[in-house]
Formats: sequence, structure tokens, C-alpha cells
Amino acid sequence: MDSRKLAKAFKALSNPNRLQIYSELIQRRADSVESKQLHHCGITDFINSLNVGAPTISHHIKELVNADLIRVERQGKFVNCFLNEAMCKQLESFFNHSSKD
Amino acid sequence: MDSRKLAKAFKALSNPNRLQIYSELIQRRADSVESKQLHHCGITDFINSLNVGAPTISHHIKELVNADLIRVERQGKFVNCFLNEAMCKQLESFFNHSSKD
DNA sequence: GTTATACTTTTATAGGTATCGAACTATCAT
DNA sequence: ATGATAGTTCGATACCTATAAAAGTATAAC
Repeated sequence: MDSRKLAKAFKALSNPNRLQIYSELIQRRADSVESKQLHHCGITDFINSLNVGAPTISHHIKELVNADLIRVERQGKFVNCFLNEAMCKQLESFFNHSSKD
Repeated sequence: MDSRKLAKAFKALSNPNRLQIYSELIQRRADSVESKQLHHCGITDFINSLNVGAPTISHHIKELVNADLIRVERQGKFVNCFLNEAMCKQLESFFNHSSKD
């Protein structure tokens, strides 16, 4: 696993608000196993739950996308966020056995 | 798992040189399974392998300790670094199933 | 078209931090 | 004690970034 890519991902997750966004997506993934719900979030959800303005959220989302942690899809007026599962697995395995990737 | 603690850990790992130090420790852990070597590093090792001065390494080590990612032990003139295995496991599990911790 | 909603981009700012050089402390060897 | 080695602390600087306010774009509803 590329070291620069890894550092970039950790940097993205180092901001409390971005971590919150990412955690929310992981949380929803966990929920969806049981309830079959979609594991995505609209940006407005984050604007409401975090105590920062829309421009800041927009900025954070962009950083998370740029770090390959999430992807976004515009659906009409709304933008939905999805976890990048592949990246998530790679990060998990880093703490397991970094020598083998 | 405490969100602040998590963010702090990711922040510590977001710097390329600190990530390198941490990766080295993880690497040595992996090696030690096969070769029974100790999984620690002297600080001088890092000063040689990374392209930064001693004060900077010292600063980074302190950050990693402060984030509970590693611990240090002074042995005579030398300071050795060890991986904090518990924290490592917690970080791994974050990407697995954050809802259950 | 007009209005409203849902973002995004731009610009500015305040605070954080990686790095270095210089000076300091600790331990060991002689 | 002296010198050498290993690491830390301090002070300064240059760069980065989280946030906000204001203005802009996109889509939907009417």
C-alpha cells in the first residue's frame, strides 16, 4: 500500500468533523447489514448534525473524496455520500500486517 | 472508542515521517513472528532512515506517544520505541465494525 | 420565468505544525 | 573530570488548514 496514499487518508480522518462524517458512514454500513437500509448520507444530514456551516462541510466532503475514503453521487438536488469499501479494507489491514500489501 | 482519541491517532499518523516510524514498528512486529526478534527501534535508526534532524524525530516520537500509538523505554544511552498493540487493535477494528466498540 | 433549496467556490483569517539551529541534559567511556 | 554519544527543549519561521461570509451554480417546484 502506497505510503503517500495512506498518509493522505489518515490526514483526512484527523479532523474531528471529517472523522464524524466517516464514522457515520461506517455506522450506517453496520446498520444496513441488519436492516437492509442503504449506507449513504445526504450532505444536509451532516450540516445539521455537525456544528459547522455548509461551505465547511462541502470542503470536508471534498477532502474525504480526494483521499479515496468516500465517493459521492448527485441525485437531483441532493448529493449522497458512500463509503469506499476497498479503501476501508486497506486501512484495516494496515494495522494487521502491513508487510504483506 | 472515544472519538477524540481516534482523531488524535489519525492526526499523528497523518505526517509522512511519523507514519514511516509507525510503519517500521508494525513491520518489525510482523518480522518478529518469524524470527523472534524484538519489535522495537532505537531513535537513532529513524534519524538515519528519515531525512530530518534529531529534534524533529524527537518531536514526532513524542506525538506518537501522546497519541497512545507507541511507548518508549530508555535503556542506558538509548531510547527504544515499542508498538502499542492495544491501540493498534482498536484502530483496526474501527474500520471493521465501529458500532460494536 | 421566479423562487426556493442544496450545495460549491472564492476570499480572507486565525490558529496550528513541521522543521531547523542552537543550546541543553543524560549516559557512557576513559 | 573530560569527551563523546544520544536525545531533548527552546525559539523562530514558513507553510498549511479549518472555518466563515459572500457570491455563485444546479436542480426542482410552481
